[in-house]
Amino acid sequence: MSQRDFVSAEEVAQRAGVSRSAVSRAFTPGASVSEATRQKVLQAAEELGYQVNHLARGLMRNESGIVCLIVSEVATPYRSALLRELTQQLQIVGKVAMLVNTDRSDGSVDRALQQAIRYRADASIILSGLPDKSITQLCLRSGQRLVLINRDDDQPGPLRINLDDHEAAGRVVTAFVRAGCTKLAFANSEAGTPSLMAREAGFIAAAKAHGLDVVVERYGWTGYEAGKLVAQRLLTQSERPDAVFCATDLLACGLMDAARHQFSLSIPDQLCVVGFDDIEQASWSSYDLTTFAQPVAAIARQAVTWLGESPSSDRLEGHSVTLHAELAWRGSVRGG
Amino acid sequence: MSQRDFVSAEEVAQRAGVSRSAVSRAFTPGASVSEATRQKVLQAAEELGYQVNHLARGLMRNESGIVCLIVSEVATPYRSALLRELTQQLQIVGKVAMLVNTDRSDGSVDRALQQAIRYRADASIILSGLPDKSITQLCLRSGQRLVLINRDDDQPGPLRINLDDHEAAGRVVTAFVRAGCTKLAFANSEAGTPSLMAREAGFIAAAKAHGLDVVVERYGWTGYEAGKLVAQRLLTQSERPDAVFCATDLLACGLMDAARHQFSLSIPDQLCVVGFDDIEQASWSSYDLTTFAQPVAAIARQAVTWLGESPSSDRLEGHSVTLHAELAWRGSVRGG
DNA sequence: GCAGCATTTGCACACGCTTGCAAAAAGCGT
DNA sequence: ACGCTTTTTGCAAGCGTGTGCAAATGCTGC
Repeated sequence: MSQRDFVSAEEVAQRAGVSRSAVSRAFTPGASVSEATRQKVLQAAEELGYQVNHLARGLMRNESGIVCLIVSEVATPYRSALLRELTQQLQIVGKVAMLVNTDRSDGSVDRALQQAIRYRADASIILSGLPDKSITQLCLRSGQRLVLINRDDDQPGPLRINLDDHEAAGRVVTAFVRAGCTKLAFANSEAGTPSLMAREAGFIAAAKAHGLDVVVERYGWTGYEAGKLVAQRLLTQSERPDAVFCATDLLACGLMDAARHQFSLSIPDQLCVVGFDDIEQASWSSYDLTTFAQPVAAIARQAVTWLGESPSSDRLEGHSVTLHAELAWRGSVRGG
Repeated sequence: MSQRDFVSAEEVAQRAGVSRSAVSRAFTPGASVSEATRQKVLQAAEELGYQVNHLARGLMRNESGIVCLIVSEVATPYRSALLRELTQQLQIVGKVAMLVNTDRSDGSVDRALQQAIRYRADASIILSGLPDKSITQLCLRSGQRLVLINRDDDQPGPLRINLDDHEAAGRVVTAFVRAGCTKLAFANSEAGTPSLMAREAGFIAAAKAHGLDVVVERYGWTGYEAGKLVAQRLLTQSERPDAVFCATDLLACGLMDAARHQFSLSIPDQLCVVGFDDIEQASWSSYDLTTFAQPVAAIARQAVTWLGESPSSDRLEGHSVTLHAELAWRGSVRGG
């Protein structure tokens, strides 16, 4: 294998004329070192290009500084935005992100968590998929923190961060009603994740409260193409909907494009559309989509600060946080 | 601190009734263990939920299995797509990605590389920014491999993966000329990275070869908003361009939206547009943008296979790979 | 100068793993 | 049964670091 040769604390100690422990202490905030030797060490380290070996440090301290991010569909706008916030927040508190892509087969979330354990990650943050309960238990038993984002699992132990999907979906109905819409539809994928289903259920429930029915169409994976296909199905029905709530902005973009370019419908005059996530493209003037903003920064902050807190408090019970999704009014619904 | 308690090889050995070394060997492919004890160990490990400590393993083997990805603007479509491919490819060869976000201040690329060294990453892949030469030297001296993607640096040592930007830009001119365009423009940002500048230079050079002038406009950061603003500047000129090559798809999207919605221009009838990157949105029917496809999968494969090769071959000279950007013909240019 | 105290320093062990080496066990041909 | 070779096994050293403990050093006030 490659002949790797990083400089060690030993060499620094030798050059600075001190003991190896002095070097260690010089790099440990709050350790007992005189300013004089600290400077000698730091200079020697600088000259040699010494960097503390975090593998060894993690081994000793029993704290690696690694946080594992488990995520599929990394290249999706919402996911990548969340990724950006998480990595940034983590770095601020001195941790580093290990990214595990679970796009391949399923059950790979479990293997991802195993990977996290192998590297003795201080915590794992799961953005997609759901781990097997046994693996979750193993993580907690090993003292690894766990954060579930937007996966409404009821296992105790992990921190669960969710949005008020159900309630938010209700607010869409009133918006549609105020715009004078009567034939409501919901566009979803077949993924069936809890958050998607909560939006669907909330929408239907609120519609019923207004005495309105809603046509539901689900197709494939939650992306642009699926949105186009759902549009085909919805807009060719005998009673064409005049308002559709899409479970996701990507679905909404696909649906809007199909509505305009294939069915020559004008938005919002003939069709009102609302999405969810507030991805960057939602604000592009071709879409100008009214949508719910995922508070990605707040989500990331919640997750990271929880990691910093003392774990003793609610180790057994776990913690659940519900954040508010604010409706970003744009031009895809009449009468904002 | 948290009382972490992972199960160790010692406990597994005890339960399986073998020595520590047997456990170690059971988890080392190709090590000398009898099938019988191997099974005993594996079962005990399974029951206890044992996972090899990769920090300790990395310390011994002098090979962490970590590859550091250094990247800014993670949430950008092109970057996130590259990220997806890289993580996937890395996982296939049994490595794991450590993601360092350099969005904050500059010079942070250097700090990111220091982080990579601290964790004894086997390699670092730089997707954005450029490291200081001294840090690069330190990495190489320490035996850490380095890959630069689309940053045309001439330092020896690292693997440099680039596209044929200059030549590709030339092909745009012929496409525009064939479409009957005569008033060419180039839309760029002020980022000034080598790949962006190569596209600009290639475009101008090829235009000159055809006896055509080109108006260049640069503004801000390479994104959608910049595209809109560049459009304002370009389309209000006395001699309005009839064809514009955008250094990036995001710029192109912004420019197209402005052209259509603010200037009521029809694309491609009154204005031809070509972009670069082939982000997902380029194929959305609202844009249907003719653009150059970044061969993200090929780039990732190149990087990862190079990491697997023996380092002895060209340690000093480094290696440079130029990949081909294929033009994806769509509807934003007349007469594909 | 010296006792008394606070601060700094070095030694040595521990963390969990891999691996060379020699001893033990197993296979094999006669 | 024996000697021989091949495989398997345990011991112990080592990877680079943090840290408790005791020794050493530096101060302060007489």
